[in-house]
Amino acid sequence: MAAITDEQVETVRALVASIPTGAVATYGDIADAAGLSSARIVGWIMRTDSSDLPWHRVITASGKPAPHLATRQLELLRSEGVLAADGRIVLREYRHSF
DNA sequence: CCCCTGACAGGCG
DNA sequence: ACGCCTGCCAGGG
Repeated sequence: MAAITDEQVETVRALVASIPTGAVATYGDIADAAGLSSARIVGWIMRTDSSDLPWHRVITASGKPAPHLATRQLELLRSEGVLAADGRIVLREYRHSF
């Protein structure tokens, strides 16, 4: 295992931190930009590594955060100017390109 | 070492 | 549009 290096984790955190206010990115985008083969790894990093990262700017490809965080996410994003339509973020509008 | 779980994604019915 | 299944990688029991 350990197919993932600390550098990869650093990259992921850097990418998440680089997401400007008012923008969002999907797990898949980050995984791809970080050179990871699976978007799930990104989720794993976010879950384990509770850093000062703006994790709320990371959403799923469906535009809907995980159920347990959805409420919090939407609220935080809302305060940043990212509005959700029917509990779903409009990726086409806020998706950040790396 | 096997099995389950998990901040996911894409395909299929 | 929604739910289920499969592929993916890593960690914990």
